[in-house]
Amino acid sequence: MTTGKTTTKLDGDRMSAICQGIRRAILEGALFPGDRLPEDALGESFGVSRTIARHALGQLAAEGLVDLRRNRIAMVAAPTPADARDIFDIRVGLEQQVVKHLVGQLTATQIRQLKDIVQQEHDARDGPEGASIRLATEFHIKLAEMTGRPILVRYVTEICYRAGLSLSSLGRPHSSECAISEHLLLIDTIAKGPADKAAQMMADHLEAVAARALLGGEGTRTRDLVSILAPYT
Amino acid sequence: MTTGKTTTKLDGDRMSAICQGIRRAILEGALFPGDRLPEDALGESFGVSRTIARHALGQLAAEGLVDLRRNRIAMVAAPTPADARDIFDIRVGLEQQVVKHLVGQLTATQIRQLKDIVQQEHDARDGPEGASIRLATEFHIKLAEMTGRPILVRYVTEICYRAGLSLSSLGRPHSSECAISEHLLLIDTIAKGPADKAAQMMADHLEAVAARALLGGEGTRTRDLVSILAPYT
DNA sequence: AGGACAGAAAGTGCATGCAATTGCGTGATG
DNA sequence: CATCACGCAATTGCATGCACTTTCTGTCCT
Repeated sequence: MTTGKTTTKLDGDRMSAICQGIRRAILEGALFPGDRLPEDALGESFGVSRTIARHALGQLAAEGLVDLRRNRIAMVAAPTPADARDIFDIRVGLEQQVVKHLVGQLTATQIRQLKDIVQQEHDARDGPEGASIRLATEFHIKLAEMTGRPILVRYVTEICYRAGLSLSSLGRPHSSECAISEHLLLIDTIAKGPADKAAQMMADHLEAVAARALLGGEGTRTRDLVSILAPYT
Repeated sequence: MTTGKTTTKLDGDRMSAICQGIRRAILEGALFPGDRLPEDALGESFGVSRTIARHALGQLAAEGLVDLRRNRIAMVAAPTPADARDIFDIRVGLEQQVVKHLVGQLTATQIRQLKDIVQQEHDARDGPEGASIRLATEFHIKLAEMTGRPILVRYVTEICYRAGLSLSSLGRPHSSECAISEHLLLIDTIAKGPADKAAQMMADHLEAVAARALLGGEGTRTRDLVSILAPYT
């Protein structure tokens, strides 16, 4: 190993670790569309060789989070407004399926888990913006996981990350307040409410999230890859 | 290059070539769930090194077509009935979105293109089974492409391949007759019909495809990887 | 000052080599 | 005859090296 650090953290899987790190960095807005992701810098950050970093970039490209062009440095993808529209439409469709599976099926324990996440969202209200976004996303993914359908979970997860990237690319920072009350209402309606109403509510919620965010507004951020990624390694 | 053969076909991209080859082989039923895909055999088949084959396997695993476990030989994925159910539900949702975008928007040229594919399906009726499946899939993908929404296209394409794998894994060979007339009807309804009817028709069509196929029935096939893959290199 | 260009630096594309792991055949054993 | 242990062949995991491409930079010419 070239890095001096003993990175032998008994790696369950080094590659998915680096993928997950970059995914989170993107979701939380630490990595910004257009940011460069050179293979060896990545490898160094995560204590692996370029081979692994390269492989990870391939996966992320397949998920649409990274732009990969031959002989060029990988970059964080920059979704166009059309892409964002597309992504949110698909997301609505997928998450409505989640709702459909879940209506009237939530156990007390599950409701508690969901409300826990919303509580965390509430607590993180004034913290760093990234945490809010991550928790909001976590809520939706948790919901998907409760269907017990692994393939649906995979697609919802992926589209959530893409949606997050679209927002950080095209949108304003984040408005978490509304999302929180909407999430609570959503839990209730999925638990009791009629299926139609729950599905519609999910659609409205997602549309609202998309709409709330589409008003430009740039933020300056650290632009140094290694310090950006440090918290995610 | 280690292989004697001059595989220098001015590779646009060697990796996506090998992915596409395996995808098609799986879709057409040449590769069967559980079939082994050793990296060097693959590399040899496509005239590339193990590195590329490995990378390709990673992509296919992300798409759910290949099962990849640490230190184990890659295998064609073997979806469970639950997976299949999941996949078809998701597929219905996605393709209904396709229909929604397309209703009343098809140009004469597009209708012609679609009918051409159906014609080919008709012609391939008595040919090899794989061709029928491939054409039926091509119909659905073409439909998705006509929305001009690349992300939707990507998801539809992926889910179509997964659906194909599920069928070849769990289903009977294929019953193309019905699909052909249903495809024609679908074109008409998308072109003129009310949106609701078209969406419902798409749902029914996909349900029918799924239902028709769920009756077991094993076929014996060639089990030699290199000869299986030869047509796809 | 501004732009074109050459060479250096940085980065990717890919094959290969070696260590580690798996699994399979073989033979010993109850 | 079935079962288990063990060792070798097959295969993966991963880093490294080299060729080629892009990008940066400093220089020279206008």
